[in-house]
Amino acid sequence: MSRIPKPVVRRLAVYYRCLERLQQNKIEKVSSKELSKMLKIKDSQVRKDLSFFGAFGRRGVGYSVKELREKIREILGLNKQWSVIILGAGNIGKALARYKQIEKDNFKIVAIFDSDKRKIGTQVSQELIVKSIEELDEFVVKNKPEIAVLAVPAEVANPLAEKLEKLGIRGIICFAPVTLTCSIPVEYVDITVFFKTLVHFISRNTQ
Amino acid sequence: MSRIPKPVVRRLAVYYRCLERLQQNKIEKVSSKELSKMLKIKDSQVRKDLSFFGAFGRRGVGYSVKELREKIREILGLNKQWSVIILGAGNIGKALARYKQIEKDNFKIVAIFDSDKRKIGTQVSQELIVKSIEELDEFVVKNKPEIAVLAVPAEVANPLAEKLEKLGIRGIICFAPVTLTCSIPVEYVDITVFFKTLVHFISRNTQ
DNA sequence: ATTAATTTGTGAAAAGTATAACATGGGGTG
DNA sequence: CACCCCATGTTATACTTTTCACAAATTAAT
Repeated sequence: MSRIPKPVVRRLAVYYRCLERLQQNKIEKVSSKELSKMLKIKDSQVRKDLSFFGAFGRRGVGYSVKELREKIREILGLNKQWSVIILGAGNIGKALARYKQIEKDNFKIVAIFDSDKRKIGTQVSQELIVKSIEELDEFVVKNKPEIAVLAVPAEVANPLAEKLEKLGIRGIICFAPVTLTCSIPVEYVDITVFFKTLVHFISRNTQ
Repeated sequence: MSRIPKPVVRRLAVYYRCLERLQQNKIEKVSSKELSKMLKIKDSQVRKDLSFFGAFGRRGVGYSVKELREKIREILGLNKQWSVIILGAGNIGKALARYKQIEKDNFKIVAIFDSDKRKIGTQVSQELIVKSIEELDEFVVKNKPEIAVLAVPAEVANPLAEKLEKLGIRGIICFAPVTLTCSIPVEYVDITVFFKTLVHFISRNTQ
């Protein structure tokens, strides 16, 4: 299938979370108009986005919540379980290790690493104890996790990313404030950027 | 001045962090080409972005790191101190409260609130003790914080946002997996969306 | 002083996204 | 069944954003 624009994929993940909620509330049908209202976008956008992948609705009726959710689940690649390691047991690393929501979506956090001797061996959650970064190579080779979360200082992030790519990691979520040079997919989540962006728009009060 | 596209503002924040690092390394001059290489974008993009706000470089030479940094600082609105409250003392709320990087950029976290009685009164960082959500109204009216971070469950996020807007909060960073209906600027940081987006691109290995 | 090598700033072109518009299919009602 | 209403899927249009291309400015060298 052809390449899908990134904005579309992002919205797909948002549709998914919306459908999850509808399903919890036992709502069985939803129209593009209803979805668009919940998400403050245009209904034509919803339909266009979905049309990249096929025709999941019924004219005059709308979409089956259950069915659409399953379709998006499949499109996003959430049907298989994804194994995740976290690099860095600082504030963010630990928060993610404890964040229940991630595990609900079929992501399994299998290990957390740090280089700080005071942190190594400490318990982060019921299942996770901080491992030494020296164990990283062996762990990755043996357990083959697919995703790495970089929650380390900026200076060490890129060398680590390069190493992880070589070890076979397939994608990275990068919380460090740097641009990585590796060639696997990366999602950047620099929290300070969100603050700075917000402040700009507050200052001019437009969006 | 005219409206600035959001992608431009986001990149501005990224240039800023890059310039910070250059300045730390005592580098005084930088060209759009050098910046673009560090950030894996086009040099013309860098120049175009900056040209929204004026002409800060010298032809044949490049940009003064110090001067450009100061300009962007001003454009983003980082010259004044911004006062921030955090709603929700769960994993993410606490991690943010402890996250040093935010304070470095002139953001001051002044309070953290939760509704859970077991959390109220607990110490989150050296300066922050979890306050009861019941104190929120009075606190906001009295201290006039500008920014609120929503790190609360999805169900309560929107009512809270509406209330915060009424109380005079000017911008929101929303970690909750919902779209808010308030009309002040909001930056959404749904971490699960980043995971899902990443997985899509891993699955097709394109970006 | 002229030439060559840089690098900016910007208007024009290209690429990428979002919105609108509408034909088509489906369901309900009398 | 004939009619009307509804909501999708899709083509066409409008808009946004990125990239290109080049004139103008600066420096260094001959």
